[in-house]
Amino acid sequence: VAADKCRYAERVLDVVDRIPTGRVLAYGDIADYLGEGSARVVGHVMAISGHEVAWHRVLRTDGSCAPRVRARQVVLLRAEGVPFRADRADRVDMAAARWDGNSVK
DNA sequence: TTTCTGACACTAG
DNA sequence: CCTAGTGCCAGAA
Repeated sequence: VAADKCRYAERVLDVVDRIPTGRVLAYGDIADYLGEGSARVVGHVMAISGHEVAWHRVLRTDGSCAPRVRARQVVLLRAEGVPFRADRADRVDMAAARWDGNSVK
């Protein structure tokens, strides 16, 4: 059972690691992509083991970042070349930045 | 075991 | 655009 959790976390990290530069994914997207767990679990995985992956490429479905790390998130994303919305500089243009890994597979 | 809290999401006002 | 309430899974007190 513990192995399952470990595997799940590893899978999440793997997906995040596969996100190409300049591209992003949502917590819910990852959960849906894996077909297991929920957005909250994904967020927890990032919190505990996301320090080794491009956690800054993961954000909320609406393109906003978590208040806890918003500052770093914005900076890193801009550094990666992620398209931000003209309206709100604190949000990412999900329509263009969302990784197609879900569709391409 | 119960209760709270959290890098979330969705619906309603 | 914003806040409030509810559901979700998991970990800590």
